[in-house]
Amino acid sequence: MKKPKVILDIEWLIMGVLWKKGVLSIKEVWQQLFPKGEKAYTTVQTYMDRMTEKKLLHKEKIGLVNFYRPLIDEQTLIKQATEKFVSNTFNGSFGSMAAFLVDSYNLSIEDLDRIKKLIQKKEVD
Amino acid sequence: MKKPKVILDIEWLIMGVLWKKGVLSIKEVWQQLFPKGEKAYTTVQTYMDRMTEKKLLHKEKIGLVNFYRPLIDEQTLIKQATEKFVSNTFNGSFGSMAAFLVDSYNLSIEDLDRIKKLIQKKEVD
DNA sequence: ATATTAGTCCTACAATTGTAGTAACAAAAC
DNA sequence: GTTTTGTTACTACAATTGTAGGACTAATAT
Repeated sequence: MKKPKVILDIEWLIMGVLWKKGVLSIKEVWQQLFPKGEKAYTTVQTYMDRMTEKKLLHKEKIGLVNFYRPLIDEQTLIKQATEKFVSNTFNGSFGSMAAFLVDSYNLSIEDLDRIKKLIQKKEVD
Repeated sequence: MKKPKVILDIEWLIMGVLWKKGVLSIKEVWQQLFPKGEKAYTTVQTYMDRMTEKKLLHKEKIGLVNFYRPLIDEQTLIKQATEKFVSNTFNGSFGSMAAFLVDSYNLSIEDLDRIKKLIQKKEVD
């Protein structure tokens, strides 16, 4: 893998709907993300084409319409991005970031519980 | 507060040394970050001046040398950045991100312990 | 005084990002 | 078969980012 791709804000949004829905045309993505026309159709088009060049998406023409699907799965991309972010902000310490999150935000009981269980599982080693 | 500043990679590095050391000249920052000359002195200079315009740093001339200090503290900036990141990647769910971190990385016993304690404290509510 | 040194200030320029218009073309509607 | 409509393909262009050279200036060394 070459230089771990930087994902831009709008690219996250696009990946998001594609991960959810699978395979979509530009128009479908555009309507999902900007139903009020907050961005022009062609803006989304430009992003999706650039993402195709960057190998984030695969584009296939069916009839006369192009359909796009993600070439990277959500977990993988999020993991890469997390690593970069944590390296910038917490000197690469995932533990520090996890602690920061638990400490700084009011997580729900369910979240706290989920995390507690994960820790217990980890501690069995 | 206007639009929450986007912090670039090298800007994180610069903020990092300034948070550590307090007040430094360009040269000092440059030597800390790029002792092998990986980046030109003037590159660091450009960053630090742009950061001053963006109000990330304050610049003060003492004698004929400029000294820079952070205008934002580490916690605040990291919090902002975390919020944006989590919004992009985990639909804004801090709990999900915390769980992901605990689950996906091998945190040290100490880290796990620290987080467990924080959860316990939170649960007393 | 003069040449060398350090640091600042200013300018430059290519790559990437953000945003979108327009041309071209095929299908559908008339 | 000509007009309208939906899409793609191509082009454009300003702002930001990444990177740095060169001019200027004050201090320093000779």
